[in-house]
Parts: sequence; C-alpha cells; structure tokens
Amino acid sequence: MAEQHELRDKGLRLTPQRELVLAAVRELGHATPEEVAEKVRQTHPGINLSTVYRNLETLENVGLVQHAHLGHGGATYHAAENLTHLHLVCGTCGSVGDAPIETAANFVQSLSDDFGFKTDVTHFAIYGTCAACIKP
Amino acid sequence: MAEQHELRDKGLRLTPQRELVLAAVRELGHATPEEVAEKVRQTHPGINLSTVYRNLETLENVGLVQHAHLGHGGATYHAAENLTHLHLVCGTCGSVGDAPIETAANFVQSLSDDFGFKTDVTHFAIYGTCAACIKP
DNA sequence: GTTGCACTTGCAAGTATCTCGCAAGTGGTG
DNA sequence: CACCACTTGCGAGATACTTGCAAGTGCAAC
Repeated sequence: MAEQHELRDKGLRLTPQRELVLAAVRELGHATPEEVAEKVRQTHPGINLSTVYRNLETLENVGLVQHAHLGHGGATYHAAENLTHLHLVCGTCGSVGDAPIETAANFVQSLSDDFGFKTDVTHFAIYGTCAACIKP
Repeated sequence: MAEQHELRDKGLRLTPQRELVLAAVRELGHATPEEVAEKVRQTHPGINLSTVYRNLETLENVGLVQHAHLGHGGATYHAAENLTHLHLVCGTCGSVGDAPIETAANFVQSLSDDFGFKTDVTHFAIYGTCAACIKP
C-alpha cells in the first residue's frame, strides 16, 4: 500500500514525524496526545510534544483523524476510519468501552426530528457506570 | 426550611462564600468555575478562585451541584435540582441547547439491556450541529 | 544532481486551568 | 465565651496545551 501517498494526496508533506503520528493513532485506537507521543518515541525518540499536537491538528484538518472528548480535560484521537463506535466511559473504573453506532440511531433520529439537531454521536463520550463496576 | 439549614443538614459549615457559590450556580444555570467566581465577586469581591473550586467540589460531594463536560476542557456546574435536561452543544456556533431527558430514555435503556452500562446522560454534552447552523 | 523556498520541526517561553500546602481566620458546639 | 476543627486566602506548583522563532527538510523545478 502506498501509504506514503495518502498524506501527499491531502496536500501534506511526508515527514517521518507525521507518518509516525498517524501510525500511532491507528495502532492505539483511542489515544491522548501524550500517549501518541510516547508511542512515536519508540521509533523516533527525539520528537517534540508540540510536533505531536501540531500534527494531530493537521491530520484532523484533512480528515484522517478525529478527536473526541472522553473524560476530564484532554481530547482523545482516533483514526477517522475507525470512528464507527460510541464510547462508553465508566466513571468508576475509567475504562472506555465501545458500542455500535446503531445503538444510538433512534436517539439521533429523535433529536433531529424534534429539535433539528444533527448529532455527531462519536464526538462525545457516553458517561456512566460499566457492567463490571455495577456488580463487583 | 430555612435555606441556611440546607447546607448544615449536609454536614457543612455555613460560610458566606459557600452560600454564595451555591446561589451563583443556581442562578447561572450552566457555569464554569470562572463564571461562578465572577458572579460571587459581585457581592463578595475578595473571594479566591481556589475557594470557589473547593466549594464546588464540596457541594458536589454532598449532591447539591453536579458538573458536566460541555465542550473543550473545563467542567460546567449545575444545581443538582436543575439536572433534568440534556445538553446539545453546537460545534459550529458553540451554543448550548437543552432537550428533555426523556429523549434519551430508549437509548439509555438499550445501553443498559445490551451492555449492562448504566448511563448518566446529563454528564456529557451531546455534540453536533444545531438547527440554526444547518440552515442559515 | 543541485537549488530554493515554503512547510516542519525542536526548543523555550508563555498561557490557561486547576491543585496543594500552610498559616490565619471563623462557625458552632459545649 | 472559649476552643477546635473546618474554611479561607494566598502563593507556589502541576498539568496541559499554545505560540514565536530559528534551524532543518521535503520536494518541485531546473
């Protein structure tokens, strides 16, 4: 796969750092900027945290990754092609579970019908308590 | 029901700062800690920001207020008795709309039935695009 | 292959937001 | 009204980004 052209096709320069940031996001599934940086440092130890932030922003602008808010504070990044699930964040144990996006289909439809609000359901986390924490 | 006993009943001392923080949260509807501080300063100019943070935390522990994540970064505080609506955050214009909590009832039920996940639907914002921004 | 320049990177300093330690102050019980 | 635990104010510290700038580099043109 000409993975190299994927970035160039979007009008971006192909730098090792940029490739590695994208690869790290894809490999990690959900990742904070800090986790991405840590992953990238395995093969490119010198990378600067601000480079990671800037590349995440750049990659988001061209649609290759997206961020979501999964908890307190920081954003979490995903490869855009993996964004087919909801995020179930457990407030007790902090785990992040997934649920198929169809689970929310009716809900999204109601918001659209009743309020004209078009929901991006992958962007926000669903907060609550996971099965494991309910019955220990 | 002397309003003064509401705090004492929870085992808290009744200080001017604490009363004012609670009053500010109730009056503001949604408010960041910064906005609460600003509001409190109208009647108590010397209040320290860390006092506001600590009181919000204390009030949350006893169940009088709750926080939710409405967007980037900061938390937003609500009086607990007002937490009967969802937050619809528009990614385009940044407005925060409300929807009755019943809108999500089926969705919450599905998550509970299918995944054993007990959702606190008021805690996170629902992100998308509001009616006004869809058709300009 | 060489060159030039716009795009990138690394670094350091800056900003925003929240947290913590501690000494002084104060509510409320006895 | 006296005492003590709870609170407050304040400064310093932690965390999570953001920004300005000089040096480095991809890549298109030659």
